[in-house]
Amino acid sequence: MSKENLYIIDGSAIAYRSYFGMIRAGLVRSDGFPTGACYAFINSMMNLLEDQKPDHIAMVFDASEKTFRHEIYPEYKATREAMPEDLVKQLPYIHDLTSALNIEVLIKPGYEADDVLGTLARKADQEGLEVYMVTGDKDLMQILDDNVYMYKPGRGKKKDEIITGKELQEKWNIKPGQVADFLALMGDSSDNIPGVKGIGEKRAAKLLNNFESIEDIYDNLDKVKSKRLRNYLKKGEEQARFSKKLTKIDTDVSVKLDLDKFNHREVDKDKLMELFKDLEFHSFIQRFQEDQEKIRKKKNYQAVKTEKDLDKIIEKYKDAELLSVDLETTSVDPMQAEIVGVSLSADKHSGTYVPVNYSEKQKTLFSDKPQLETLHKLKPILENPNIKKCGQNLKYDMLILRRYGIDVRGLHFDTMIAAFLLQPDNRKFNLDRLSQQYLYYKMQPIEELIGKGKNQKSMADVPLDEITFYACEDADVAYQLTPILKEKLEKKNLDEIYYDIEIPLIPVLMDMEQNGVYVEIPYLKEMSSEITEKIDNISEQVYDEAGVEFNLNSPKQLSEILFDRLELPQIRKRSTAEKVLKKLEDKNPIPGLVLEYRKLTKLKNTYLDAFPEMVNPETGRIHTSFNQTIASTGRLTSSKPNFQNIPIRTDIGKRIRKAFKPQQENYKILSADYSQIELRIMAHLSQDNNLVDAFQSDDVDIHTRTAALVNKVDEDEVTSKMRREAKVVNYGIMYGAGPYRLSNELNIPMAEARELKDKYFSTYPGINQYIVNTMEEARQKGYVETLAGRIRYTHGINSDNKNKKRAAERTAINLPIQGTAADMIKIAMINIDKRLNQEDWKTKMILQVHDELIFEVPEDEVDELKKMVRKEMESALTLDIPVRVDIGIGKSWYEAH
DNA sequence: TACCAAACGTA
DNA sequence: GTACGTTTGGTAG
Repeated sequence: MSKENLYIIDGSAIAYRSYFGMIRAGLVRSDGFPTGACYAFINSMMNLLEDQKPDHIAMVFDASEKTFRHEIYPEYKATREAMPEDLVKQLPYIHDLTSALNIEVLIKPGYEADDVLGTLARKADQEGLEVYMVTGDKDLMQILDDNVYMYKPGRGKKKDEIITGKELQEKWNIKPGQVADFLALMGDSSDNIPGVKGIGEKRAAKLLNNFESIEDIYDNLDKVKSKRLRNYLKKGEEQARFSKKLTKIDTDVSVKLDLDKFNHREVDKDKLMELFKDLEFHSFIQRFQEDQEKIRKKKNYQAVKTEKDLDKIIEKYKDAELLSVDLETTSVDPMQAEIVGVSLSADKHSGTYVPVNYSEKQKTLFSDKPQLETLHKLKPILENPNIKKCGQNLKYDMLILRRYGIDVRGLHFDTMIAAFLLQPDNRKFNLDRLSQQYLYYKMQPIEELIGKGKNQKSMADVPLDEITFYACEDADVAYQLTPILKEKLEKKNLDEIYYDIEIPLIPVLMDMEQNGVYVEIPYLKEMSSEITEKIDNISEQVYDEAGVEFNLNSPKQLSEILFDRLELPQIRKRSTAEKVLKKLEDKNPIPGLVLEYRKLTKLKNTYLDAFPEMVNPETGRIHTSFNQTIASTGRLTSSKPNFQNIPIRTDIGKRIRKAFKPQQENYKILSADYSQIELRIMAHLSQDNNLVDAFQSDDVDIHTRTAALVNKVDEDEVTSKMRREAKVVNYGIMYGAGPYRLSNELNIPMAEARELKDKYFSTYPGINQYIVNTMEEARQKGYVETLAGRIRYTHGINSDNKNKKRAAERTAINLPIQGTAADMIKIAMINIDKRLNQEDWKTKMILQVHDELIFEVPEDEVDELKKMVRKEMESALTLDIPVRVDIGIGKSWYEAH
């Protein structure tokens, strides 16, 4: 029978290792609490338990008090930096995790973990056990023996490593018994052990090849051949002998080798799960979660196969309180997608799939029945407002259903939006991710159904039994997520903004997406050929100048031409950014031409040539998507295409905006935009007297007023330069800009920029106070919030990394401003859309661009619309200062803006 | 095929 | 300085 083993872990060393190994990953819990050390710690411990299957195991931690080494040498470890704050915080968890693993913990006051570990190792060795010292600390190599090994857990991709006396022999040709002497001779800066001056690693090793120990060396000093070395040793004799007292591990600590206690038992799963949930270690939770297969078998997902089935499920769901709805379709574009089937769930682990549309080979059941009729049997349920609806990204499903003539009522809970409000900085809120995060369940990947890449098949081609499980799972998971997310929203006081703003906004965005935007395509095509000519012209000129043809779109090839061939000065590495090229403009014609080329190709590719492809053949209009869960500040974003970055500054940009017009005769475009909304919100939030005062009177130009106050002149004495500076500072401050940025932007020296900022703050002292207060709030609470209660976590505001810290500060300052503006326009949109629908307007709201709303309005509604929109926008949120809206009307977006 | 960085468009 | 999306080239897999 092979020997029983004992693993003794230096818990302190592993904790340190874990912390520093994960520091770059910056792992934090959703409330910002650092969890990296815990993560790496539990990971290596679970790996150790699983891979090594120890018979006995124990963990030793350093005692917090001073040790005997400090008694004899107060400077011991004095140079060592204090344990990082973020690690200290995690230690209680590390202890809890260890105890949940059922690993016995030992702490011996007055001793270091090394001493306890060494003592135990010796004792266990004598008992005939195979001993593994789990640590990375080289001091412990002095304990190595025939049956005593060192076990170094790997970090990252590095494998675990087992070190024996042989490795020591190979590396330094010294024996384990000489390690203390070795370390004492060479000294150790991290422990502040002096060592002998003049002797480092190499000489120490060499000496110990010839002598047994430090004592032996000094007994036979004359046998040291080198005179210099002898001198060093003579001078350092006291330090050497003293150092050894520090490096020598005390193996006589009074600690009992209690193998019964060290006997490794099963881990405490319940306790571990609790900790994992607390720490948000979702992947670990899954390791311990019930077998996924078992969960799958528990599920009751049924497909409706006959008309009788269909009637039965309608009966079943008609009294449901909460119904989860999900569509399977043929496209991700809600304005094009065809419905393949509908899945419903009103019960955990159960679901029903109603097939609506089969491809030819799938035709089995309702083949004799018109598809629409099948679908419309569900209409009374879906349109019943008393059956609350939940689901994932319902805007998509509801839009498609509406195209099929079904107007879903009772919209109650969207899991994607809930998850976004809880963690607005997360990038993705896929259902499978939410399932992993909140249910600890891994869903069936869609690739298993339709494959991926270019061989991906359509949903309509998936056999019924396969699609049933997948489809029902979507509905089921959303159903299960609903109460969990709901409770979290309430806990964080996010339920108000959720139910009063985000959920009511869904039908508004549906309306806008369905409305779409009319864009005059022939006009754009004409422009495109005109621009193409210009682009070709420019390319020719560049090739002539360069003497060679190359890909103008490639910054890499361009930099070769500019910096290698033409040897132009490299202002910033080999960058070809706009700023760099501007500076090179007077040295060579190419930079200027390239800038022109880039502008034109960008406009051509992004707008002129892209839009014609995006016109919906049925409506003749372009239907963008408004995304509710992307921007952490709560702004909407627009994509496919992005209608929020249509050019306006350049001439060509302006011409592009002229293509945005009403589709019908006798209609106009109306644009309503908030006037300086973010500055007004900053004035409200900061309550700065001067800024509030400036906004109280209607006829004040805020930048002129600022310039006058900052420069202490009358408003009519403000020069255009002064106003321009004031505008840049007004906006810059809201984004947390420093003097560096201001000096860059305004092309003034740093000193001047600094002075300008100081003067600004003395003009508006309340703003400085707002910034200080907001940063303090962020530090204290770990998050900042908008007027409507939207929150954003401010991880990193306590970071040791200065850049990270500053960045977190800037986002903290900006969120209440940008986010409140976003809240405000969302509220306005909800109220406007409601009135447009309830009061039977012909007007359509078609776009939102952060502080601007665009409408397509019949001429006879223009005057009324102006009043209505102004009123709803100005009164959406009440500030202590007036909110102003500018309205323009025209035959295109360009004229209206 | 998937993803990143650079560049450039907006509020 | 904040917040985004799209296009392109280039690279890693």
